[in-house]
Amino acid sequence: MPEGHSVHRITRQFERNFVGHLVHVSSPQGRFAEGAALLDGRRMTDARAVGKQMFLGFEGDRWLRVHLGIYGAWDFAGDILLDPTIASANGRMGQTNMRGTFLDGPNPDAVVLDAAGENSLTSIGAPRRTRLRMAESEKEGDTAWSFPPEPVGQVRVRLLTDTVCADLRGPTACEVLDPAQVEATVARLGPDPLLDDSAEAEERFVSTVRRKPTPIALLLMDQNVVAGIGNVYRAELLFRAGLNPHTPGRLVPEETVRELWHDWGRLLRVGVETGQMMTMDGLEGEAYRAAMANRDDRHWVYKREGLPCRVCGTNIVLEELGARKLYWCPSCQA
DNA sequence: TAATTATGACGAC
DNA sequence: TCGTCCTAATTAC
Repeated sequence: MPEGHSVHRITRQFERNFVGHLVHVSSPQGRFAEGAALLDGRRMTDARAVGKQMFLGFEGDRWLRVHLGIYGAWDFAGDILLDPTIASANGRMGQTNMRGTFLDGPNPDAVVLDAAGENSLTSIGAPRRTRLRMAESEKEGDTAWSFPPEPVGQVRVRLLTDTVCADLRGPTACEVLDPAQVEATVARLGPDPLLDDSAEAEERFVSTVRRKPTPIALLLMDQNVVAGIGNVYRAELLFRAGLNPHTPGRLVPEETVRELWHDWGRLLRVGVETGQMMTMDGLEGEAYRAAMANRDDRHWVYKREGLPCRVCGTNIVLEELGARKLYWCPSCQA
């Protein structure tokens, strides 16, 4: 998924476009019909992200909890106001093909504009192409997209205001909760450095890790230990720390654990601001351009099995750990 | 057209 | 450690 940075970006989109508005809630697919009925017609009052979970608050103390799982995504359509705190796809809008060719590459939040540059459709979540909307104009002489757009595919939930439409598909969790249930869910999660970068949060992470015999690679993926890290950030954080993924948590030097915490906060902030999982900082010139332009040039080890380590030249190793793929450099992370 | 894959997580053994 | 759930794009045949 959609690791922590995506969920924070999505939440900001909801804050900017939905909070304060009356929302028509429906389930085009039908599988969330009951939940939709509980929320339909209410005003959205809040939008929160904790790790990979998002909570949308509605008047009457009802909350929608969404977890995108491994391939869920939100598609936004309509007159979307881009949150000023996140780098939008603005830079690429001018290059939008009038036919609605999908845009990918530098920014995983795909954006498509119509010919007039007004209606837009953005997708945040699982990496995939935004649905292709061929302009009818080529043949029909009519470019305008109707609003709201016809649901395409398996839309579990549609949230609709006067001007903006958000479609959710493929979530692993989507349910209506009361405030106590929200608090209980959040309480079970480890600290999220974007929500709390206090010394207490750091201590909580450090003490948990240093108590466990579990391999550090598994602890970083454990949402109860630290929230928001997924398979990509896990591999990259371990490489950046020069840490062997199999090291038991309690044997990782305390300084290294602290370093992991701060590095996660750093990567998360960059991810939220840019929409990219850029894990190689300090790049300059051609290397930077390559990293921006090509997903394959953006990471130290993730999905680079069999390729030479960018630092030492040793072949990157791929192994299965806890049913997930773990990428690492056996030399740099000895 | 089918198989494969994906940035998750849960519950049953 | 497995099987299971959720969806769509890509790759293989």
